[in-house]
Amino acid sequence: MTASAATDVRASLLAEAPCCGITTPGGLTREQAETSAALLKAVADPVRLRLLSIIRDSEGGEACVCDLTPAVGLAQPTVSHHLKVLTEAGLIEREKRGTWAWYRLLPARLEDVRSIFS
Amino acid sequence: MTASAATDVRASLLAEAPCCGITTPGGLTREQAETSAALLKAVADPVRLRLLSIIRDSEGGEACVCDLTPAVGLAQPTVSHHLKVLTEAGLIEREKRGTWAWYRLLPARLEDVRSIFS
DNA sequence: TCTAGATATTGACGTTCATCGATATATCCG
DNA sequence: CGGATATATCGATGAACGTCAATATCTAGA
Repeated sequence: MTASAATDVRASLLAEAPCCGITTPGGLTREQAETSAALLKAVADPVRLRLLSIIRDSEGGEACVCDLTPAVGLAQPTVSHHLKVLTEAGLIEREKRGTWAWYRLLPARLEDVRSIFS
Repeated sequence: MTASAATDVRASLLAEAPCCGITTPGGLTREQAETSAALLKAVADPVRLRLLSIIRDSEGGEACVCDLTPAVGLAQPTVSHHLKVLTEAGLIEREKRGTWAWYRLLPARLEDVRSIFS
C-alpha cells in the first residue's frame, strides 16, 4: 500500500466515524501552529514576562542587564539567557553602549503575539 | 544580619549602580507574572493551538475526541492529555454526551490571554 | 599594556513536559 | 448481563528547559 493510499484510507475512516460530521481541517496548519507556539513559548515564562514588563516601564523604554539582574533576583547568566531567548524571538533588541548592554522592546513583534488570538 | 537588613543592603547597592537611574519595579509582580505565564504555557504548544483552532472551526463550535485525535495525528491518550491541560487552564469545557466527550471554547478565558499583552 | 568591571558562553544538574502503550472507567446495545 | 466502543488515567521514557558556577570575551580607564 502506498502512502497516499493510506491517507485515503484514513480519510474514508474519518468520513465513516459514527459521531462526526465533516472533519474540518482547522484554520491552523502544522507549520503555523509551530511558529505561533515557538513565539508563545518565548513569553510563557514568569521571569521573561517580568523582564519585558521592566523594560517597558523603564525610563527611555530601555534597561541594561545591571538593572534587570537585581530586579528579578536571579544570577546574571540566567538573566542573560532569558534575554537571549527574548532577543532570538524578536521581542527585544540589544544595543551595546560602552560596557553595558541596553535592551528595548520591539512592539511589532508583541503585536504578532496579540494577533495569534484575534 | 537579618533578612530585611540584607534587603536594605541590596537596595543600596542598586542605588549605587554606576549605569542605572531609578530602579523601576516593573508593572508586574512575581505572582502576576507566574499567573500569566501559567496561562500562556497552556497555549504555547503547537498541538494545543491546533486543538483550539479545530474546535473553533467545527460546526456548532464543538468537537469530540474522535474528531480531534485523527485530526492532529497523535495517540488518543496524548490528545486526552492536551485537552486536560486546556480544560484545567479554563480555555475549554467538556460535556459528555453518551459515549462521546464534546469540547467547546470558553471565549472569556481566551480574552484573558489577549489582555496579557494589551 | 594591564587591570577592573559588565556581559555572554559553556557545562552540568535537576525538573518539567510531550508522548506512548497498557490499563481502567464508563456508556451503549444486543 | 456481556461485548464493543469512547475516553481517561497510569507509568515509563526521552527531550527540552531553567538555573547556576566557572570561565571567556569585550570595553573603559589608568
